[in-house]
Amino acid sequence: MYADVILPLSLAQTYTYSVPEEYVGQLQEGQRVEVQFSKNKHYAGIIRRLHGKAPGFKTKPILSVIDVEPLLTARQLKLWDWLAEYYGCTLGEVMTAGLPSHLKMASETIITLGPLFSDEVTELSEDEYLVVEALTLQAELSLKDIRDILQRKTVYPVIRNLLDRHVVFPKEEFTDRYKALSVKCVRFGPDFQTEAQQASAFDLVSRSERQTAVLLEYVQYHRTQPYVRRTDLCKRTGASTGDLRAMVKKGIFEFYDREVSRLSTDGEAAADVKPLSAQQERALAEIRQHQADGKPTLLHGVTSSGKTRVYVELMQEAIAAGKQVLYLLPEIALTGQIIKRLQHVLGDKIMVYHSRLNDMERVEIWKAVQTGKTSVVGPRSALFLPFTTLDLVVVDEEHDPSYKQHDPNPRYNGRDVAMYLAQQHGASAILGSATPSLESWENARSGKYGLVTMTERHGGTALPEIVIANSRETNEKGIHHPFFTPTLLTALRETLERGEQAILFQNRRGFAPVYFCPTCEYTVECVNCDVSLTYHKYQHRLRCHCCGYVATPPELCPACGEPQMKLSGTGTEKIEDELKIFLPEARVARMDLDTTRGKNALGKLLDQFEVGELDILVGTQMVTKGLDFERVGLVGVISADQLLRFPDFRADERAFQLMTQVAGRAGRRGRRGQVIIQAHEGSHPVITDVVSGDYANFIEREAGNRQQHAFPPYRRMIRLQLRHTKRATAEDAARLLAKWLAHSLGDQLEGPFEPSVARLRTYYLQDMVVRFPPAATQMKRVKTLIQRCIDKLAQTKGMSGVRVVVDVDPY
DNA sequence: AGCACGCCGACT
DNA sequence: GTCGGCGTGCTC
Repeated sequence: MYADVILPLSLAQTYTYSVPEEYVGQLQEGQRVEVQFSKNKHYAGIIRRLHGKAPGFKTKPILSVIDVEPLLTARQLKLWDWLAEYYGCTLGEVMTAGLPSHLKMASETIITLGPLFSDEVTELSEDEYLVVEALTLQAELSLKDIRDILQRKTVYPVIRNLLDRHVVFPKEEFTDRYKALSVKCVRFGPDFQTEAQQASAFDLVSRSERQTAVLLEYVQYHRTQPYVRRTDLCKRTGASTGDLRAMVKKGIFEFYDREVSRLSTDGEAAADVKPLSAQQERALAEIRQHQADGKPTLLHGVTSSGKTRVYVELMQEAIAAGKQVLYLLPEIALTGQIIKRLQHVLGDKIMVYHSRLNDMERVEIWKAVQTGKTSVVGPRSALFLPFTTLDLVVVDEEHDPSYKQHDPNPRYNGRDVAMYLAQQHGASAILGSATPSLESWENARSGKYGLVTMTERHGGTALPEIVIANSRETNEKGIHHPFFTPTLLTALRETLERGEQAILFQNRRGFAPVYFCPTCEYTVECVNCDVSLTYHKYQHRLRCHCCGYVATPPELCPACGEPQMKLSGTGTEKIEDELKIFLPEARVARMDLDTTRGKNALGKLLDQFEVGELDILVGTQMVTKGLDFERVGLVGVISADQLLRFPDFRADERAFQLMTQVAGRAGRRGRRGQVIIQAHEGSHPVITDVVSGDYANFIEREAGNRQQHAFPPYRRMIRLQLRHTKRATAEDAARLLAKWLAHSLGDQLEGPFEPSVARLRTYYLQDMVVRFPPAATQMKRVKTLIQRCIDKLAQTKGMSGVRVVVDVDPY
């Protein structure tokens, strides 16, 4: 017997291990096994396939079986296969993304001092002595520790020498780090199971007042609680653990450990929900029709139309039928508001899969999902959970670009994977948005998806009044402010006077994105990336928004020595700063990556805003997502031009979505809100559509543009990015790869070209893009070709160090 | 990915 | 001469 095993590494294939006698018959696909891979490494691998075909090389044996039952379902393995195939990555990379790290496990090579060592007899070199000395202090060292101690990269010769002479020994640490949280509970002992026996227990404790009280309390408490915790019992009676122990000695009680969840929902019960509006009833009926036809539904509902209420209805039904639901949200929209709402109506039937959960909590959700006990609300990573009875998948804010994973492989789009997952389970799918992506809209138009529209806002609230303010506008003294028009300032003042709140949207964090010398035009750039550093005033630091590099702003120009360094451009921090000058009495807060980094910083900020401790919230795109506040009377877009100037074929779509979404934050209940969009180019068609709230017009035009210029969804797109630390090598490799690809692809290949950020984290980049008609056969053909050419490049002399990143359906 | 081996230039 | 850099190949 042999097992093909997936390892949590970026390796193209599975690896074949032999199954030892004692495990034959108890192994299953999807189980985790401990295997050795290369010299000293042990990994928890996943059995992908069991077979009897002996490979043409010698195999290592499986060392141990980690799971009694498979960790992964057959469906999950199939999903993994599909992900690896579709997004052009390895199964190992899917595994790395798909398993909570506690279920992954890898050994670190650890060195310990041998028992027979004595430094009087053994002669040591200087390096060896350093290692041994460290071991007498610390008992265990990893290879990395030793590298630090010797301040050298290659320490292996030293270690091997020590190993050979039995001075040190390798210690392989390999334990399942997951420990269920358990609590000590109390129950009657085996001799006190019948009522008569329990009655006699009172005689046994009659001499102790306290023990009698404990027994009485236990009997009472046990009527309402299935389990009685030892600490609870002690607390309620004032008894100590010692008192209880005495009773255990008498055989009346026994202690036992019960596994409990770390994700306490306090057994919260579901609450009633508001009745459906006529519009919601109609939407629901239409969705059901599409479900019956076996189609996913695109639910296009304007902001505040009550889409969530519709989801809740469907979710409740599925859950009542004993099925599971997956509700996907963009990570950032996973705020307390939506979670509270879902947990309020669905009670403990739904769990939140957060990026901020710790590993133990993740494993608990994993287990609860696997047993079909719970539904899940979460970001794209929740797609990897082991659903068994999935009946409904909701993708809320389906247009959101953050559904696409950008950096490590697999570069998957959560929305699209959700559609695959739903199909796989025979579950129905709903994609919801106030501004559907062109992709989904096109699917609805072609009849692949059903379309359901909700045009009325909840409670009859009118859509906000949207006003364009020309950025060149001047105040009565003829003074022009670079980023506050008089219109916006006046509206802000009026809003505050009415006791309402305002949200300002500026899609750039920090204070100013450029720090330069006006004399010689030198700009301070990142040492790792090809971008200017952004000045952050609060910390008085320059930061790179690509790699996180931090520098102190030079007083004098590093190039010409002039002491007149200047700032240019506008970020959220600068908006916040300037507001304090114009509206000194306003309470202003900033919401961006910098202010929401802490564990609960975002929640605190939103709470403050909600209770009215803040007047104005300045933020990046964060403020456009899922904020529902009663008192927001005004929303301001600082610069629409900046959104529209973005060099990407989706720039218009993105700008329309952001502006429409942020506008939807204004005027929630009763009162009509106001939105001010500042722009140089106020007559831009996208802005016109935002003002009139005309999604249909916008999307028709966008569809025309994309079709005309052969962009997705009318063409498929695969982006290839080459990375190397030497510019020339990156360029050579790109030229070579492009030559091979163009041979078959002709003008379907564009590039190579330098991306706008030509160097990132010390790597020089070269991009190329393949665009081709959206037929499945084409996709297959192109991917095979790309893979062949990448393999060929890897085998070319001097090119093996070039990394090629494949991004299917870039977003 | 992570590691060892081998080839090459820069120092004791 | 050796140390340590980097490029290359391999891991069942």
